[in-house]
Amino acid sequence: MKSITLTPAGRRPLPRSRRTGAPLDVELARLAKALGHPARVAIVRLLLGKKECVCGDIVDRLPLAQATVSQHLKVLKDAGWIQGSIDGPRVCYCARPETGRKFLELAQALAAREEEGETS
Amino acid sequence: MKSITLTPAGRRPLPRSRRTGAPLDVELARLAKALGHPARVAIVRLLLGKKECVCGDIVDRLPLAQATVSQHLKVLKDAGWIQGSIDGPRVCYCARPETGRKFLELAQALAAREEEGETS
DNA sequence: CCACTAAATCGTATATTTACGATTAACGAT
DNA sequence: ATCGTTAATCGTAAATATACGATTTAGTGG
Repeated sequence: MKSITLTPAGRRPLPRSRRTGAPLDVELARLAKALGHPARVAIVRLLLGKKECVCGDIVDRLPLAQATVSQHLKVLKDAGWIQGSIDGPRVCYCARPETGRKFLELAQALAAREEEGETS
Repeated sequence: MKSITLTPAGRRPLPRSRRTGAPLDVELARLAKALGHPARVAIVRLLLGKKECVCGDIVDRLPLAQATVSQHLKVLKDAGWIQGSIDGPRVCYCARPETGRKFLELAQALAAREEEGETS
């Protein structure tokens, strides 16, 4: 049997549909990436614990400049971790529980592979 | 212009130890960041489902060059998600279940923090 | 109107990530 | 020792991420 031996750039068939990346992998990666910074974890935790929080209070609790915190808030908002609503001159942020739930779901589904064929 | 060096409204004491970042936040962020790429999620899932896997098989299943996959494997290894052992001319990778467990723990602790400020 | 505050955005500098081809190192077999 | 295979590493280019000061936008109150 000849070794087609993958030419430098030539790949093999590529089994199933890992070609585009499984949607669930992409989704979990997206949420994980957004959470992948200590400041953002702190923000999410803060919001989950308080139900709501004015932006300024978040800034006060982080050792970061206002612009930087705002940037982190944007990342979390874009990923669906939090949402903000205008409240007079301020912005009131709160966590989106369904995102936390989905994140946990996906993470558990990932870890559940570990049990495959071992315990029922 | 303002001459006082205090930040706009004058920072408050900075609550507990958000100064350096709570250790658990840093840990969760570290694990999440390492998982924050679809290819790496795919790798972890693959390994959790197979118990072990030769590096080449992983490369074959991803639409990425060998060097790139190797880089992703390094990220996961450095973060403790996986480990590799030399097996002749190949390297056999497997997932570290305790890391998956810790990740879930931290994520659940985050989501469950409906009350209270902090533990540690 | 003007001043003040709150938060987003701009501009920018630096650092990290991601991807790849090329090379190297390590191993088994010839 | 040489060959072929496997996987890490090197070197590099492009894209993102991180952080900050400065500015802009928006709302409140005088």
